[in-house]
Amino acid sequence: MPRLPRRSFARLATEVAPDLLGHVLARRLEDGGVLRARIVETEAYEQDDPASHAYRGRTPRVGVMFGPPGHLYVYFTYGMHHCMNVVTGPNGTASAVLLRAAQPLEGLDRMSTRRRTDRVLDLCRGPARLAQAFDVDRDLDGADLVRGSEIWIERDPAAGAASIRSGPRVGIRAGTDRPWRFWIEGPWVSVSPGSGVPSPR
DNA sequence: TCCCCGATTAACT
DNA sequence: GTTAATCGGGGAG
Repeated sequence: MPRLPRRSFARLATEVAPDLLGHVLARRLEDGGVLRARIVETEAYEQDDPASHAYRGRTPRVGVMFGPPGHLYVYFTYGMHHCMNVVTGPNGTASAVLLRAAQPLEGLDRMSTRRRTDRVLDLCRGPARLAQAFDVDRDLDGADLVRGSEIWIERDPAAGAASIRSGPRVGIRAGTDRPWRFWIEGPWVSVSPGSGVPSPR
């Protein structure tokens, strides 16, 4: 399966986020093993977005967000979790798409080991769970999804067939008025899978 | 330097 | 429904 090209990411995060749904996140482990999972939930974080890590300008942590599109932005939070984003928009702007959930397709045994659970539903349901299942930490901050060999996104011709829902983003304080969470309804998405309405904090 | 808190999760009651 | 875990980022002083 061919990868998504650079131009797929060189657009507004609000456009890239829904378009990533249905495509396949792939990971090559150091020992040669491969992981694959279908992206089913994303969130867009734009340049002038009070919910974005880059809202207050360029800092060492968010440097990758200001770089060229198609790279991975990984952040560490709550003292224990990593989450991964796809950098979007032209070089010099800071926008990205948070990968929040995916349907495991290949390498489930490896994911289970990292996640310390055999429950397939819990392998990639949530941004930190997805990152842990895919062995993604800050070592992969800045990884090139288009030309790199560690992690990439494969195009699935069937993507786009499913109906896409949208609603408020999860776990943010500011910018809650922007319906920039996108998902494909099903058991693989985080937060209230049935209603699609994130519970308030 | 100090201090608060987070794009979360798991394990409680 | 509630809360502990756990620590780096970054604004305030």
